[in-house]
Amino acid sequence: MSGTTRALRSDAERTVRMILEAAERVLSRNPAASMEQIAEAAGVARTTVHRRFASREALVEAMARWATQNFAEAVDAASPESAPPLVALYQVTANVLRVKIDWGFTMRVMDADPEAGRVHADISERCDRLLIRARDAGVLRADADLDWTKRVFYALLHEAAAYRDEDPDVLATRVVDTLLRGAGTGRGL
Amino acid sequence: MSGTTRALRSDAERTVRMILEAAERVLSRNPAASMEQIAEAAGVARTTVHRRFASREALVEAMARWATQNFAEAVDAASPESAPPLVALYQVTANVLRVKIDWGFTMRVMDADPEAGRVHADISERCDRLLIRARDAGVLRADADLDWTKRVFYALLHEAAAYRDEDPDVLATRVVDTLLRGAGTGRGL
DNA sequence: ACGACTTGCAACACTGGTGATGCAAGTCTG
DNA sequence: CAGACTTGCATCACCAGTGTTGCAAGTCGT
Repeated sequence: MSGTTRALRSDAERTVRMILEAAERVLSRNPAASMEQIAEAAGVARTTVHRRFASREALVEAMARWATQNFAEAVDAASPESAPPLVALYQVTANVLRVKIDWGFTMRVMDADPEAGRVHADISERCDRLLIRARDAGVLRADADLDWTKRVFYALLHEAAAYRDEDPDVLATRVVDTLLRGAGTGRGL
Repeated sequence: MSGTTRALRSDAERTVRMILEAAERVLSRNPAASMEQIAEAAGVARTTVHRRFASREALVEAMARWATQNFAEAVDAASPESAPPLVALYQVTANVLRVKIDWGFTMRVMDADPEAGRVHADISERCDRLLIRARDAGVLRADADLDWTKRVFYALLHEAAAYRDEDPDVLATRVVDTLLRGAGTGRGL
């Protein structure tokens, strides 16, 4: 592989990343946006997008794989199977938020891609195990419905991601706090 | 208004309702579904749909208004400004869930219609006031971020609506319980 | 049976988005 | 500078979905 090739390839890869990021930006506002709009947002011609991605489907697939990788790395980095449940919960939340803030649209439609869907399902199972550990450690109530709890956890992550400009660590604190303590005082229930 | 006219009009209105319900069913699974698919699900020809609704936009608008009315009635019936906060919270939850389970798609895209958007904004404000009353009554913590709390409340409603087959009252209990107490034990936080 | 009305069907024109291609101009490396 | 490569632009064929219309067949009340 010659130096020339490497340089050009790096240019091409930069363009690809620009397109992927533009697609995320545009599609998160309007999931039905045209390739034209995506190309415009990326600062390239529509033909260029088609040269990089054979079809709209291929583009979304590429987005899914890219986001999936970041997602998986975010989870891995939190050591969810070995760290103390509460710590892991917090770390997973903060790390995933960092990804989700930038890849919200993609992460919503990821499951369509079989490869990404598989990883997603895998992560879902790791989340299950983390919640079980949390329950066994007395962090979650013994009678907590873990399916529901997971749903709530996902939903809170989703809502927190709307606060794009806040510090992910602050958001993570709020998410975990809400998940575990709710917003009530405990009186009168 | 003759008897004939009334009978025919009632037939027509039944068809309209069939179409609206079919549209909700189809679009909730696939927001990009074609008029053809909607017509098929309603058991009518595509032309019939177009005779009732001049355009796709008009159809969605009609859905929005219909769902909005149900939504507003669901909130009203809970007396959110007069009932004790905790009771109102529970009633609002149960009533809204009943509507949201059947009109999930429509309620997600309602804001597009100006009329429906206005009602939606209005209900949002009533929710704000209810949360303030709840906080003043000691149901919510004094330091609760009400904007965040409202978001969480909405998100929990959304998640609960996924359990289409459960009893709305049971779901409401779960939602309010999660909103106020969370899923944790309170230990170690 | 008549009249008012609705429906399904077939056909049509139109639009917007998709994907492909050839070509001239540009950039970067060696 | 020469060569490899990429980009923008103009253009094309194509397709799916939309919205319209005319007509024959059907229903329902009187």
